[in-house]
Amino acid sequence: MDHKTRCENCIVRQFNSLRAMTKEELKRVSDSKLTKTIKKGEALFEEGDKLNGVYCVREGVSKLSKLSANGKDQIVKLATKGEVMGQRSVIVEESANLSAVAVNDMEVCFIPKEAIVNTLHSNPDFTYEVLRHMAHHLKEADDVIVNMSQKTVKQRIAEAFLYLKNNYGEDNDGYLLLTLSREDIANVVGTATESCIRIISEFKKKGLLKSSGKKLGIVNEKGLQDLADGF
Amino acid sequence: MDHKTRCENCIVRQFNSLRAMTKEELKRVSDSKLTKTIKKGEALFEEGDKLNGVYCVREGVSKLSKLSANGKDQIVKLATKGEVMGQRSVIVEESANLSAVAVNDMEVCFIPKEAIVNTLHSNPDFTYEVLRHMAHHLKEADDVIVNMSQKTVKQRIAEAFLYLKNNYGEDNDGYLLLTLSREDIANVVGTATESCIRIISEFKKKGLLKSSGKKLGIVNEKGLQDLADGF
DNA sequence: CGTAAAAGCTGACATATATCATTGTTTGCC
DNA sequence: GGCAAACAATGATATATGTCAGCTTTTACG
Repeated sequence: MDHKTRCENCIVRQFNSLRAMTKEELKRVSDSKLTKTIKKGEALFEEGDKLNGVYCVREGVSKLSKLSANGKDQIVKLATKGEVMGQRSVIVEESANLSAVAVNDMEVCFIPKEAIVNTLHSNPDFTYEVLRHMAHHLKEADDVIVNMSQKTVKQRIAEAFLYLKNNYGEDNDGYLLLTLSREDIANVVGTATESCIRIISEFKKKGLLKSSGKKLGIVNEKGLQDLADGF
Repeated sequence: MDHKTRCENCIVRQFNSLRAMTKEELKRVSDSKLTKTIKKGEALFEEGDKLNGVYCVREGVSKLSKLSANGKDQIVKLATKGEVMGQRSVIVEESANLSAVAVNDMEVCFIPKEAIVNTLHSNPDFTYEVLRHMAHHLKEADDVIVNMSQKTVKQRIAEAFLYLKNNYGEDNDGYLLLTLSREDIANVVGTATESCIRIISEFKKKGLLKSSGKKLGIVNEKGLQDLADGF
């Protein structure tokens, strides 16, 4: 077996709770895991699916979204290299509350739930580590709730671009490395696609953003930040 | 010492993660805990405070809220009998991201963080139980995000009343046992107080709600549910 | 009690955002 | 390379919600 595909040697592990596993536990995980390739637009799992394990992201980005009654998708979170998806559902033994769809081509490792659950019961360090991650996500979710209800669409879009820059970086020409469609951005901030497009156009006119083909880049970061903060 | 104030005998414990503690651990918690009385309107802790422990709610209800840039409070969650507040902050060793203010007179037990953290490191069952609770809250937060961005204020207010009925019940005359001010309701659903008042008036006119003094009651539950679901 | 403060209510108006319709532009693909 | 499908852009219009201002009712408290 290829060394690079062993969890023990996987750098991605450094970013998530798997780093708290012992050598033996990790070996067991690695033996039972399954590496998958997911094409852009394909789903890893859908809302309501019963998950038999978790997905550890090696490459690419996935959007975690939920369909609302009016038929629109709300993107709750983006999951990147190093993040583990489906943890929550496996822990509480419920079906998934979110759908996971690849934003670009992905490589993920599927880890059967037994390997996770067993370790949760036997290794407090691991459980604690998972708990810390979950606590962090909960705080982020609280912040999103406040932003959603108290900020304008314009502010939220400005924030979204700052988030994309801070978390995924930009290329040498100053364009964001992660390119989302206007529809996806709209679904992140919870607005209509047309409104999102209109505001992005406005930002370009104001010299806050620039575009080249599909790519978007931040021109005036301070300006965007001020706008997000309500000035 | 009064028997009723011992955690070992506290019924409230059944509802939270403390039930996964061993007899010895619970004894230690009980010896170090401090029972406090909080008057309606008083704060247990404020956003940004460094928490030296958690608060276990024995009686009353607390609102957990966050101040937004525009000066409005967003209520993220209500905590009731049996719930433990401040867990997240203690676990990740951060200052509180939310403020906790009593909605009515409360009785809470303050448990110093050492007792919690020690148990987290030594008792995987307890850690797992805390994790399960946290996972549950995370799911709820995801749902709130979707509701906030995809539902109208009217739908969210209808939902809020159904929530109050389902979680706090009603008296013999059909009035909700937990009475929130219009301002608090507005802060739960993330709207202006005036809009909230207007919609409640509308609901009364339509025969969905009734009021008597400060008390509010649900008259037509199905009607409210349909409205919340978008019909 | 009685008075001030807080909470509740209502109207008029401003504005942010959604919706619908149309057109232009890019992209993937046979 | 050309065509269909997806994506982006923009205008016109409708609507939900916020804001400001004034007024009434209830509550707290000296």
